[in-house]
Amino acid sequence: MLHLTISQGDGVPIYLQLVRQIKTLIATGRLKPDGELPPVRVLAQQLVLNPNTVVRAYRELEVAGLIYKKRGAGTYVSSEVTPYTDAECRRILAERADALVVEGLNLGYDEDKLVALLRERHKTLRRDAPDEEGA
Amino acid sequence: MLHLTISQGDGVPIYLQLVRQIKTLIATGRLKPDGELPPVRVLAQQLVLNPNTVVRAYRELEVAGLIYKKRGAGTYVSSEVTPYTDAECRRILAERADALVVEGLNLGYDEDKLVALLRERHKTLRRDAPDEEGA
Amino acid sequence: MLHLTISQGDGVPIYLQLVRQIKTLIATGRLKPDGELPPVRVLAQQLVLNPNTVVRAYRELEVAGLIYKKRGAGTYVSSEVTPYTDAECRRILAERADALVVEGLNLGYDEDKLVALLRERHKTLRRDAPDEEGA
Amino acid sequence: MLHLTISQGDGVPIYLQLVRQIKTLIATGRLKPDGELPPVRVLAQQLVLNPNTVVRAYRELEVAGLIYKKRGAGTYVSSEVTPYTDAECRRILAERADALVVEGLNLGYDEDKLVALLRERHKTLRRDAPDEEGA
DNA sequence: GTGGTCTAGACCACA
DNA sequence: GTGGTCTAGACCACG
Repeated sequence: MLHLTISQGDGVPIYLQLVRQIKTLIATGRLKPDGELPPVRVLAQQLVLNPNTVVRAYRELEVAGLIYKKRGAGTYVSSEVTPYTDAECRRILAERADALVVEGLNLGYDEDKLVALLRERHKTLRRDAPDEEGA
Repeated sequence: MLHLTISQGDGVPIYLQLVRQIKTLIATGRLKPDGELPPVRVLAQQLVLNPNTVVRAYRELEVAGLIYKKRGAGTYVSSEVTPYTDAECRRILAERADALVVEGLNLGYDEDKLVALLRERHKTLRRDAPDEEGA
Repeated sequence: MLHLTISQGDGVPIYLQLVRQIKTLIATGRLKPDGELPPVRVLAQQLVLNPNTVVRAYRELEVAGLIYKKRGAGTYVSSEVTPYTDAECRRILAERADALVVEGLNLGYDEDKLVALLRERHKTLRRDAPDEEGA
Repeated sequence: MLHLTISQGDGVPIYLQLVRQIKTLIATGRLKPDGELPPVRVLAQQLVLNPNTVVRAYRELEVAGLIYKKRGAGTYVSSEVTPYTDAECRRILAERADALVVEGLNLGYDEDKLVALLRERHKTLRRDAPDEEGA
């Protein structure tokens, strides 16, 4: 039973809310490699969503290499890290890093303060994870 | 002359990019209370946008109480705007940092690799940043 | 089928006429909580307006908390709208009455002439009013 | 010294605010026939307005026949009631009456309640006037 | 199907 | 000069 919360009226597309939350669950190890995700219909019913919305979220996650489908069986968390090349990974992360840096500059955070913040958030997110056995 | 950057194809509506950037400029004091904003047409031309897009951004900011308009005169920064507190700055940046960490974990970047990337992007962005000579 | 009337050339922006009339319909209960409003395109066609004009009216009503939108589904009346109190109704109408009295005094109409005019207009408007058979 | 209040940011054009308030002052007798109005520049300075705005308000009032100018002397309240024909007066007032009736219908006021309200507002506005000598 | 965004460009109201 | 409104019509995102 996944703990997912969606908010209908906040502008962020529902499928994106799903994608982000599942990404976080995977990143922090709360969803284990080869663990099973709920069937589309079950999740849709549980969250009172249009099944197509869940389908779309799962598809995005599959494209990103984070989950995979076994025909007739179900949907599972990938055990491989990522299907992206090193360069692609770098580009994706550089974009997010840039967002952080720009906002930081505007709010008066210099490089060292940003790094400190990043390290702290990293530890916090990892600490929330249940175990480290998969690493 | 405002330093605003808009990216055309990234999903975030242009008017929202404007709203957020101007919000930040006001919150950080780079736009002073009762300071004048560029006329709609000027900003539109400068950013190669349709004036209506700027109009919409300005209207949202006005509704939010951040700016006000004097009929026939121009657009100005409200004087009673509460700038961000330290805690608010932190919360905003922590959100962005989390996005970076989660994505990094899923793509196989550990803490040190993320920090290295962040430092590098910081330096790159600083170098590209426009000088403040115009002020 | 909503009964909305817009007048093209009277100085009041069309989107504002829409906002006011829909506000009134909601405040008086003619539009029920969680009731569905006509789709933008439908209302635009019905009133011979540009869809964007309707979009703007709906957006203002949404900002005001009177209606909400479900993505991809439609537009609905908020359920927590506080209808007008008797005092509010009275205040609104007193304002309009004052406008009539002031103009009347300046144009040489005494109280009885104004009342006669009001009664006559009332009868005329009631006769022109559409029946409520569609409900 | 006229008691006029203008609000810069409420959407109603400043010149219109002036027109309405002066109309009311005349209708209720607080400005007497042949009484003098402040010179444009004085009123503009007093209210911190662009003189052109005051000029426009005075022009509208002059067109409506409520004030007249003596060249080189000043601006005065008309002693004649109105330059409009009976039909014109009727049309103007019918419009205002319609606004009242329509709003009233929407708010649940029937004909008699509207008439009662109108009579009451009439008395209230006249009572606020200083004297009845001009009648 | 729904609403959301954007552009292009006209015309108006205000100070 | 300023901002405000409206139209026409394209294209996108969402469910």
